[in-house]
Amino acid sequence: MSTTEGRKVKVRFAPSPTGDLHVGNIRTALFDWAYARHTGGTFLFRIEDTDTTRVTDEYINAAIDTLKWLGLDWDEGPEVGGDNGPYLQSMRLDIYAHWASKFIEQKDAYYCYCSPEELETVREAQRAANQAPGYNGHCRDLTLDQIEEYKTEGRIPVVRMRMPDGKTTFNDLIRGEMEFDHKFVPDFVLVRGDGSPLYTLAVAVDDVLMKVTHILRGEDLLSSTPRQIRVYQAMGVALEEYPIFAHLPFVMGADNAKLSKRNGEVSIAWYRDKGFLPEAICNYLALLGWSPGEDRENVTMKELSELFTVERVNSSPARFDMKKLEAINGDKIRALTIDEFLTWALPFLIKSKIITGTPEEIVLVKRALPLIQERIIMFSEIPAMLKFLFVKEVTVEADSMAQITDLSAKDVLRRSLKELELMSDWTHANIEAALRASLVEELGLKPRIAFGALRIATTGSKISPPLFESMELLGKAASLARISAALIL
RNA sequence: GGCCCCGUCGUCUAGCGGCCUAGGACUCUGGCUUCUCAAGUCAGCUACGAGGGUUCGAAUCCCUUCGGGGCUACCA
Repeated sequence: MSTTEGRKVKVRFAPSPTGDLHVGNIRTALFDWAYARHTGGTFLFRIEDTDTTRVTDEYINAAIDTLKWLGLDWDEGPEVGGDNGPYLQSMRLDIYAHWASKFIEQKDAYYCYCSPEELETVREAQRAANQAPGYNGHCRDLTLDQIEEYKTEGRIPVVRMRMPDGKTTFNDLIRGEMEFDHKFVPDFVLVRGDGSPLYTLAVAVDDVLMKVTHILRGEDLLSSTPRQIRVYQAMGVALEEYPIFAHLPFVMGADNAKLSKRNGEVSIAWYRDKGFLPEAICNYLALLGWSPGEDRENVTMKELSELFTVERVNSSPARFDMKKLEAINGDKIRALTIDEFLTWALPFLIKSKIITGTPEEIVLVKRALPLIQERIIMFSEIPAMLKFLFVKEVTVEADSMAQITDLSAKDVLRRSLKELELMSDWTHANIEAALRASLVEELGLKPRIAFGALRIATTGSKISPPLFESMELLGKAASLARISAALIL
């Protein structure tokens, strides 16, 4: 059918921000972006806000912000502009009105005076009769008299597209040759009673006017494709100019239900707060329905744009797996340089009020970061892990108390204190050597027992970054003070 | 109900007629390493939804069936 030859690729991401962008939206955006970048084409970003009751400015701004944060840069759209704007559908209402009236003139569309109640009655009857519910064509060919009558009754019409008999076929890049019989595609509404356009009208008009060549979107829109194609026809678009469709498989929740915005963890904002890297999110999402092959999984954004092809996109739905995302995030964090890690870590420490951000604090954080880099899977874990370095004194966790108050622990602490007080060169190597000699060799204690007590005394927890390095960072005075304090617990 | 899409380990996937007694990753289990927790490393568990064909040969092609999902709005 239609081809891309000779056409420069233009892909669009056109969400309807009725809430925070969720992982399903972003997976679509990511594939759109990757396809545009891979082909050297244009990535267009458009906001579909025709449903004014559900879309808010706040959500629109959040969507823009999320895309930017993820590194999905667009060539045309909000903030960057372009030759085919505006890119907010609410600013293009006159365009849709123009086309709607043109369709009426051409008899491709007609005014429908049926009330919602009447339509519902028809549908119920159809369902009862085991037929496909849908518009019955009541107003398709009204006489002038009938129209006058409806008008005097005060009825407000909608604009409805006339679906001719026949079939719509198109080649979906992911699903192959598709065919829809119009028997199952009833005449659909283009313009509401209040004059505002519906998705079906706006999306098709914009894709044509904005010269979109490829539409990669969720498979929930698959069955609405014939309606869009019908609008292309009415607009007089040549067959070879039709956008090419590719319907992406769903991203499902773990419970096998479709991911919804109601669950907190589907919102990208949530992942951002938790401390996931944008690149980890994109890498993981890329693997949902696509794979680079050759047993490869770890890809950067650049590699994704180089490797991505629609041919390698699956047609079957994928379940979202948090564990896998976490594993990838952990890998990406471990691959960070210390300076990069520091840049990401600082806001989390400041936000949780562990530090205020003084130069001294930052120096200490930077020294501590290598100790925890391989111990976290997300940045939000950092404050709890480094807190002991920035507090005056530690509070021993309840479940660790028993281990530090028993007699052998006291003995360990006393000996350690004595040993460490003499130390002049406070390095982790010296600390370790001295304590091993005294506690492990002389006392014959198992290392995990001996160092366990010290760990609790100095960090307040059974679990901490490596002990001797931690003590070095804490400093001699503070370390000794904490051990002394633990002695009198 | 009607129309449509989908079906390989628990999960994401590789596979596109012989390379498959099905490979990788995550998870899980066990070992090693080890000052805790991690990380690292080694090993293990576990899959072609089912039934018919086609073929010398099928996870790969065809049919049926079962299962999951979407659409069926003056939502997108």
